[in-house]
Parts: sequence; C-alpha cells; structure tokens
Amino acid sequence: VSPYHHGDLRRALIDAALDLVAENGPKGFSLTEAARRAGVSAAAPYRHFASKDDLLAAVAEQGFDQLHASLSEVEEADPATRLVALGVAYVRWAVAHGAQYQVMFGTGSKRPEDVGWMRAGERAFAVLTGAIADAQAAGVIRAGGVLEFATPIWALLHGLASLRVGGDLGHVGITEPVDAVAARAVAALLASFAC
Amino acid sequence: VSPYHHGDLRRALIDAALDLVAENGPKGFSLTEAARRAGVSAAAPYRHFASKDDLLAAVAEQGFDQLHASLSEVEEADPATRLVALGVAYVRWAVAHGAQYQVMFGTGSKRPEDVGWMRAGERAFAVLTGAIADAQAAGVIRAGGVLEFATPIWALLHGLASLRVGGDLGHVGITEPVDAVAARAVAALLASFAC
DNA sequence: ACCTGAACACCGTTCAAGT
DNA sequence: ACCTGAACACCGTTCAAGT
Repeated sequence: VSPYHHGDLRRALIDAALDLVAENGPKGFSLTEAARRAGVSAAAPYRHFASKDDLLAAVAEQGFDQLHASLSEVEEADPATRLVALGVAYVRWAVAHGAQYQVMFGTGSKRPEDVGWMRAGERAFAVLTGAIADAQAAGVIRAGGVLEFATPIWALLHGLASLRVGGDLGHVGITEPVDAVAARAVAALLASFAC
Repeated sequence: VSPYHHGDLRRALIDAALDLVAENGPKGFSLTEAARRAGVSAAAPYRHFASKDDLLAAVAEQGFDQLHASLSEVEEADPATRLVALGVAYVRWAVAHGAQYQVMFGTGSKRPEDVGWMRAGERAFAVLTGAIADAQAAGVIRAGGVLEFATPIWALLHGLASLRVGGDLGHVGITEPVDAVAARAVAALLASFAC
C-alpha cells in the first residue's frame, strides 16, 4: 500500500493503543508510540482523534462494548442465579482485560462533553438493572427503586475487579479468586434484598 | 532564607504535589511544576525522591496514614455497629480526599520493591480485620478466616468510593450519598456473615 | 480528505559544577 | 550535603505544505 491513505488508521491506532496499554499500563501509553506502531507520523492521529485522551476514550468505549457483550452472553433463566452469574462474568472480563479496565475507569477525560463512552457503559449497566427488575417481578427481590439494589452490587463488583487488577488484594494477602468472592458476595446481597 | 538549604524540601514537595493533584487530577501532575511551587529547580527533587512516581508514592503513603487515623477515630463499641461506622468513615475520607485516593489506588508504581506505602495501607486494613475478629469473638460473625469477610466489605467500600470519586455513579443516575449506601450494604453483608 | 515535516512548549532525568 | 544550570531524549499539539 502507498504511505498515504492508510485505510483504517483510526482502527489501527485503537489496536496499537490497546497493545501499548496492555504492555506498559495506562500510564506508559504515548500517542507518538501508537502512531509509530501504526506506521504514521506523530501528527497523523489528529485527523482521527482530537487528543490523546480522545483516543483513550475510544479504547474505553470499545471495552464497554465488549463488557456488555460478555454480560449479554449470560443465559441463566432463574433471576437469582442470573444475577450471580452476571457478577462472575463482570469480574472475569475485568481481570482478563485488566489494563483496558483501568482505562475505562481510570482518571481519564470523562468530562460532560466526552460522554461518547457512556452509551456503551450505560448499555452494560442496563443489563444489571434489567436483571434486577426481573428478579423483582419474580418476587426474589422486594419492591423498590432498581438503583437501590444495583448500586451496592456494582460497587462490590467494581471494587473487587479494580483491587485485583491493581494488585492491591495481593498486598494484604488475599489470594482467593475474585470470581468466587463475587459469587458469594452477590448471593449475600441478594439475600438481604429479599422481603 | 538563602536559596540553598530549603529546610524541608521533601515536605514542601509533598505538599505541592497534593495541591497539584487536587487541582488538576493525578494525571495533570508534573514534577517540574511541583518543584516550581516549592521554589527550587527542576532537578532539586531528585535529592529527595528517586523519581516522579516515588514522590507520588509518598503522597499515597501520607494518604494511607490519614485514612488509618480516620478509621482509628471510630469509637463504637458494639461490633456490628462498629463495622458499619468503619465503612461510613472509609467512604467519607475517600470522597473528601478524592484526588489523593486516586493516587493511592491509581495506576502507580506499586512494584514489589516500592512497598513503602504498604505499611500505612496495611495498618488501615488491619483496623478492618481487627473489627471483624472482634465481631467473631462476640458471636456476631460466624467462625472462619478473617479475610473471607474482610474481602467483600473492602471491595464494596473501595468500589463505592472510586465510582463516586471518578464520577461514574452520576453517569448512570445514582445520586444517593455513598455513606448511606455504605451503611446499608455493610449491614447487609454482616447479616449474611452471621451463623 | 489524509498525511508529512518542522516547529514549539513542556516534561523526566542526568550530571558536572557551584555553595 | 544540598542545590543550580545546562543538556538530552521524549512527548503532545499545531500548522503550513505536500499527494
């Protein structure tokens, strides 16, 4: 191919960013290096992304899409079992894509304007709230606002995932797999959500 | 004072770093700017810190010390009430020191060698495990490994705190104060930890 | 429309030299 | 022992110029 018209430079840059983040962590990522890996000049990315943070936002959005897909694959029919399975799927995806998960929830440019990533993130969150509504309809969870039950579950899953990905669980001697912890803890919360 | 022998440049740099992190976020912090605020050259910090990340590690350590102090101030005697109060104190400290909390658990240089911050972090964690052991002695929590009960509680508190500090709770319409959520959720987990 | 090349400001880090 | 000044490599971003 000619040096011009890369074809899909946007996608190539996102892929390079993903590799770099996985190799060096979210902090060790540089736009220049991503451009180098894509075989273009350091200025080329600015035809596709407004800034370095804008590229990272694209990486995050793709992550939320994949997380949403993983949650959507959970097929449990029983409402309580389904919520436990969603929790396990959540932490498993996060641990399997640790660096990307850190970009998704890291100290990025989540300004009110850059809410592009929210669409994907909201869809993922909606899988959880939907499962809670189903559990309420089935009588497994008492009546009330869906967020009242979704908040502690999400917080627990996110906390487990970030602490594991950041290595903090190991620092205090916690070695149990996070999916097992997630399963037990979600079940415990569900029990308290019953009538 | 003369331009030499700053007196306590190490402390001045940590203070400047704290201000900068609070103003611009952990990402917007630069060692050069911290040196400028402390009134010294860009090279001066290297007499006190091995690197930029080493200064951030000192900021994190000071944060763990303060968090430990806040948890230590909880004086509830009843084991169950005490654990709920510890949870509330934890998320309140994190929300009140959001930027510093992000440095403490952010994507920093937590290599096995740089475990200096761990002392303070471990002391804070020990307050939680100690309260759990007391609750077991009082018969409020069933027998078993302390970590089995500490892990979900810590994960829940850390998840709540980070999601709030990162602004993610607001993105999905969760507006309830995190200390209220923490109180309810810790109580719920405690109930499931009973015999 | 998409990319290059050069440029600018800024940063992390090193090191010889100053007090 | 503690700090400066200059230097180096690197990065984010801009912009005129090339195809």
